[in-house]
Amino acid sequence: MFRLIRTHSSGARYGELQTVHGTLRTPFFMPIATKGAVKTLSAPELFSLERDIDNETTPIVLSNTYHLYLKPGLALLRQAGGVAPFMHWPAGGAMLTDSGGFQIFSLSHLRTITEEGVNFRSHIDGSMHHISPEFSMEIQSVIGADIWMAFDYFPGYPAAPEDVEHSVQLTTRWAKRCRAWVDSYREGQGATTQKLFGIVQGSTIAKLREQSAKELVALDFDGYAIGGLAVGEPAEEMYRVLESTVPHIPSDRPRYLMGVGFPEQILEAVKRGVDMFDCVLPTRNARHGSLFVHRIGHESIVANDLSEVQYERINIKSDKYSKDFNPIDRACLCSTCTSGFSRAYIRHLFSVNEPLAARLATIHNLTFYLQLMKEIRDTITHI
RNA sequence: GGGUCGGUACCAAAGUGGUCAAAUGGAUCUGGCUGUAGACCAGAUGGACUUGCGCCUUCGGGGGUUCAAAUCCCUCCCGGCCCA
Repeated sequence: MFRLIRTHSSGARYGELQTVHGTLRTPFFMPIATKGAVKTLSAPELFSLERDIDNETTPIVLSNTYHLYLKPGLALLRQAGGVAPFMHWPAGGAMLTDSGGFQIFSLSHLRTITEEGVNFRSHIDGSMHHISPEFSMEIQSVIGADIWMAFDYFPGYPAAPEDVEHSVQLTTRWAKRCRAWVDSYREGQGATTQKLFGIVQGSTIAKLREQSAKELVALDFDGYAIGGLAVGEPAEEMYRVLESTVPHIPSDRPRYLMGVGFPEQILEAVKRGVDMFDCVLPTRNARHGSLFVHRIGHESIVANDLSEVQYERINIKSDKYSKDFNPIDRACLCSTCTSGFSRAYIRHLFSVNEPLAARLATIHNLTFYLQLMKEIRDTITHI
């Protein structure tokens, strides 16, 4: 159940999404734990990191169907009772699973697509695996997340119009099959706890986005994702797509922009009515030494009228920080920054390849993103 | 003192007459990372600029041979090892 509480003059929405694990305040950002861990962090650590930033919202993390299916596999996941208990994700935290649709794109050289589903050659050992929409649902049921994503397909960017059209049609047909599988699953379960989201495709073609959205809305999903973006198109193009897609999604359902993005992109999407985000950027960039910091002289990341985000990125591996004994970000409240770890020390850890470097950086970047979302929520609700 | 092996760019180390500003590692620097095959990838690392299959300066120092030398010869300096 999603309750839209308030809409800001900028177009940004504040809402509350109920799951059995608690209430998620939107807009929110989901850190990515593809294989059952946010790289370098344990689930309890991640949970308290999220809690520390905003204890009024339920922490949520994203994990992945394709990757967890390959390892540790369904038998073990069943034995563990799902990934959440397996990874020690606290009972008070929520989870969303991506369907494996993105791997059709990112592992495109290892798969073939048919109407029935996708044949993958495992990137781990080369073995063959078939994932259909139904099987993706089954895997997600075993993983046991609160929010499941329909199995979708999208071409890269740029894409030929006929390919985009095909992806929209196939995604709709697959969405119907996902929906049907989940409906019968729910009948067998009695109580319905998990939510199923459909994923709108259509690349940058407004008419196809509209068609995709309408076809999915007709299937009545619990929420709607906008997929196939942030795959190489200019940011302005992405914003245009949002403008041509969001109006076709019912306002009483959460809207999820998949895989986005940089802070300014998140803000622009929020102002266009998006409620949920996930992205690899804060965690991956942290591992690569690229850190998000407040702009000097600014205590908040988001301008108080939601007009812009104020931040910089620093490459902590740079020589210019070798003697910088300041914290990464003076205005940051993360444990890395408040514990007094200096830029010079973190740079040193990177240069000698100590795993602690990635860990401290991940804690910082994730905090930055979560703080960004909290500021956005606070701004919407306080005005 | 004798013998022997060696001294190449930030470090290590190839190269032993032309296709060498010099392979390959390491190190360093600069970029890029958007529903995570990536603690990864790409580029740069003698100098200047009009950024060129071009120019200048380099392969311990000096001097030769040659059309041409990091590569051959002479000599000096320095280091490792062995013998006295």
